[in-house]
Amino acid sequence: MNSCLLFSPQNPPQRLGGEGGNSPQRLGGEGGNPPQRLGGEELSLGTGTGGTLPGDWEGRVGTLPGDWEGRVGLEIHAQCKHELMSSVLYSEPPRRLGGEDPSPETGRGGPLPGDWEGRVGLEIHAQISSNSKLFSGSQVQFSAPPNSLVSPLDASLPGTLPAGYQITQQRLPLAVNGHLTFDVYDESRSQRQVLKSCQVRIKQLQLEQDSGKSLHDQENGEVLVDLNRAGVALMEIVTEPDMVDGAEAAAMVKELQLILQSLRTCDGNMSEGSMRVDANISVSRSGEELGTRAEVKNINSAKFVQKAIEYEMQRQIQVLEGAGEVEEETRYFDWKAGKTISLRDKEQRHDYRYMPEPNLPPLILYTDATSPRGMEDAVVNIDRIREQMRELPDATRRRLVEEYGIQFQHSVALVGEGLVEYFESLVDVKGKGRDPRSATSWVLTDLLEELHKRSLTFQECPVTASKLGEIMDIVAVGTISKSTGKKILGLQFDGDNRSLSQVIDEHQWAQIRDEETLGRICEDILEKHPELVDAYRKGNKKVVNRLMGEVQKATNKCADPTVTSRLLKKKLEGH
RNA sequence: UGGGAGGUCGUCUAACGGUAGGACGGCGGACUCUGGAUCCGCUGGUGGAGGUUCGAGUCCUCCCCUCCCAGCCA
Repeated sequence: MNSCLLFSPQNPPQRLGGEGGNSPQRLGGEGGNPPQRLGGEELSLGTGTGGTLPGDWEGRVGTLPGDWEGRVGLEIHAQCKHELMSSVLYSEPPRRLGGEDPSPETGRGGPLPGDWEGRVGLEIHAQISSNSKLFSGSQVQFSAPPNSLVSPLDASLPGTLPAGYQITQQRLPLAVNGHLTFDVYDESRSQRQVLKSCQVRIKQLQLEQDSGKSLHDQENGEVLVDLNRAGVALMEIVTEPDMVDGAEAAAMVKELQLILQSLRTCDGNMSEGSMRVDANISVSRSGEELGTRAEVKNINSAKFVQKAIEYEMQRQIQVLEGAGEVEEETRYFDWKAGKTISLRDKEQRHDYRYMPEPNLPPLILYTDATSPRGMEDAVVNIDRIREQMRELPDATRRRLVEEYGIQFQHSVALVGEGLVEYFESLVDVKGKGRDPRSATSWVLTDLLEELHKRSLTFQECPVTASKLGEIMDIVAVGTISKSTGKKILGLQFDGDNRSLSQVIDEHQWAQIRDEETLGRICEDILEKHPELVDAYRKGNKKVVNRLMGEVQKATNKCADPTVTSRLLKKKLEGH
């Protein structure tokens, strides 16, 4: 059974550390006068989310502790790079303390040397978006309805759990025993081909309150904690150590990222800290029991997930090959160096996880059966949530292929770039229904081109799907050619809001499709370029393009290229 | 490792999205011929894989490589 979870706040969030949440607070200092380094602005990444409490978490993960069983039907499409060079790498002796550069041939991480096997489990923290369903993003207080309605309910259920499940955050995970299936892509070939399908078990999911972002000051070994975010709700997902290398872990993280984004649960921005990954890494000889694990923190991009894991595995192998022992310790990933560094080595023993008591209110979940009457709109009903839950990325990818017949790699790109909505509003038009393949071309190639030219993100795209749709329509019926359509798209990007017919009139861009007219123009061009005709008949078929260019030049680029091409070839071969 | 900029014959340099040209080098030949001169011919290239397009060096995606800045390492 799938379970979809929501949770409700009961109490307002509280600041951590008692002081204003804006300045980083130093931990573990000597108590003297802490040098205030790292200005607050640098730490204010999560501003605006200060007082938020958990909204909804809609992933299908698992279960309530007890009698719920979780089931996740997710597949992950992400990229990674598994080379077919295992033989090369295997033959390489393990060496080098900084094993971050395993092979000159590949220059990239790859299979572990010898008979070593790796194990990776992840702990992923994701900030729950402040604009989640039940709560406003206001700093300190909630929007009235959920708060005022949910609280009394909570109050009426002291320990008895008559109607729902009450979860006290600290002890019981919100959900357990889930799993996530994802595909790992062959990135080395840069084709979106599935290299392998993996499944990782999700041990548990629970809510925490964000303790604030801890920052490791790499210059003088201090740990600073940004309390700006204190009070932000955080979802923690802990996986079993089911992944074997960095590529798998990175693929898992990327898919989870997409899932959270698709569900509008978390923006998934790792560099800004709204999603953070810690990795538990160990290596062992094949067949032997799992080795001692080290926990690597401070990984702030999906790419670094892979790098950090690959480095750390190499490092542990070094240690073990040298008859040493891997210590169970916490390390952190130094992205500047591409290495993991022991906190001990940097004298950063203070536990920077400085995690005050979680302060989350109880969460009560209901099903249709248990939902209290009259309060349906005020409580969290997982059956309802399930109905409303957005489509997960993998389902979207497959649906796009099946529903529209587009290429798989294109559906992967649409999902990955967040262009699905745009694409579908382009295609699903009442009455017309535009060609999906053509739409992928427009969106994935032409739209992106115009955005790039202007250094715009998709969010800043000035041309709506309906505007682009209009262009597609007149191209489809042949009023203008596709290349003219692209020019008009460019004009619209630059702010030309005139009607299409107006633009076409002004530039004389109506496509010429009449065969007789085009035929005459072609004849004319052929006569003017006997050398090209000659070259063609001698076998240089590419001169058709040159002739086409001449025809286009003579027609204000309005000659229908398909017809023209056919006519040219016919005349060239006909003589 | 991050940020920025780049990647077309061996080298330099062109190509509105329309036959990848030119120059230098190299090779061959010619100039009644030993010349470090001149002329002619030949050679040879879009970093890789996919995609879009009637057509891609050019547009899209990913990968690779180089340079600069910072960093890391010493």
